[in-house]
Amino acid sequence: MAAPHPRIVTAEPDDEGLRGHVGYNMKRAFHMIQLDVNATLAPFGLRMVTFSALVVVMENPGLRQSQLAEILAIERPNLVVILDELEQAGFLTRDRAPDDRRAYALHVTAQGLAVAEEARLAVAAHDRRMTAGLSDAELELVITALRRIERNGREGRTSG
Amino acid sequence: MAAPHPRIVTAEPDDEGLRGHVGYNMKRAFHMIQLDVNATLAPFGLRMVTFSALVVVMENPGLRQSQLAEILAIERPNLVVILDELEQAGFLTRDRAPDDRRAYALHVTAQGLAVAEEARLAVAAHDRRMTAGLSDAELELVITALRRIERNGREGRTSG
DNA sequence: TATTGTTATACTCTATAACTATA
DNA sequence: TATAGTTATAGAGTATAACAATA
Repeated sequence: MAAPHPRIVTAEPDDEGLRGHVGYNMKRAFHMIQLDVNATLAPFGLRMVTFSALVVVMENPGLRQSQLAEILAIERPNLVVILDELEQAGFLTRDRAPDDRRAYALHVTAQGLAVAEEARLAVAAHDRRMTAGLSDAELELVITALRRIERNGREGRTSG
Repeated sequence: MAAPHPRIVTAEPDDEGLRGHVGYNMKRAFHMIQLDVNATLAPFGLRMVTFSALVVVMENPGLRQSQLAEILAIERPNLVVILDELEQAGFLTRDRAPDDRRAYALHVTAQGLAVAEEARLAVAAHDRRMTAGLSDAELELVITALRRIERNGREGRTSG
C-alpha cells in the first residue's frame, strides 16, 4: 500500500524528538520570559523576584518574612537578600513586630507603591507581548495548566 | 444595589496579585518540573540538559557541537561540560570531522542509545505525572503555547 | 526546645571574553 | 581574517547547615 502521509525529509538538523516534552518546551519559553521580564523591570530597579515580593507585601501589609517565603515558594535565606535589595531601594520597610520581637512586619513604602503600580503596567504589557497570538481563553487555559503542573509536582514531592 | 458576587474574604495571605502573570506561574511550574525530571533521570546518570543533548545527537548523527548548541539554544562554552559528562559516561563520542579538523562529529554509542531509550520512557512517564488532569487536547495546546511564547520572546530580542 | 531572621556556603544554570588550532 | 572548540570567570537562582535573638 502507498504511504498516506509521505514524510517530508528536512536537511536541517533539529530537536524533533524533544518537542513533545513539556519540560523541554517550558524551559525554553521560561528562559525567554525571564530575559524579557527582567529587561522590562530593570528601569524600575526591580527583578522578577523582587517585583513578586513587592506585589505580595503590597497586598498583604504586615506580612512576616517567613510567610512571604512560604507564599513565593523560596527558601528563607534567599529571601533575605531580596528584601535587603527592596529595603535599600526604599521600596519597603522591615518593622519589628510588637507581639513577637524575633519577627519583622513588612510594609511597602509610598515610593514602593508608586513604583509597583508602574511596574505592574509594564509587566502586563510584557505578558501581552510574550503571549501574542494566544486567545484569552487559551491564555487562561495555559495559566490553569501551569498551576496544575506545579501542584502535581508539589504533591509528588510530599506524598508521592 | 446589592453586590452580585460578594467577595469571599480569606484570612490567609496569598499571591493573588501575581496569579494572572504567565511568567510567575511558569517559573513555579518549571521549578517543580525540573526537580522531578532530574530525579527521574538521576538513576540513568543523566540530567535534563544531558538527556536533551543525547536525544538530539541520537537523531542527528554526526552533528557538530556548534549545531547542537544552536538547536538546544545554549551557549557553546556551556555545551562543552555537558558533552564532557556524556563522553565520560560512555554515552557519546567526539570524532574529529575529516573535512574540517577544527570540528567534532558527535555520535551516540550503543550504550548511550540503550540508556537514552530507557530514559525516554522514564521522561514520558514523568511528563504524564506532571500533566495529570490535563486532556490530550489541553496538553497539546499548552505545548503549542509554550513554543509560541518562546518564539515571541526570541523575535522580540532580535528584531524588536 | 522551637522559631525568626541571618550568615556562610555550595551547586546549578547561564553569559561573555579570550585563547588554540585550524580554515 | 574567521570559525570550532575550549578555558576561565562572573552572575543569577536555589539549597542546606548553623548561628543569635527571642519565644
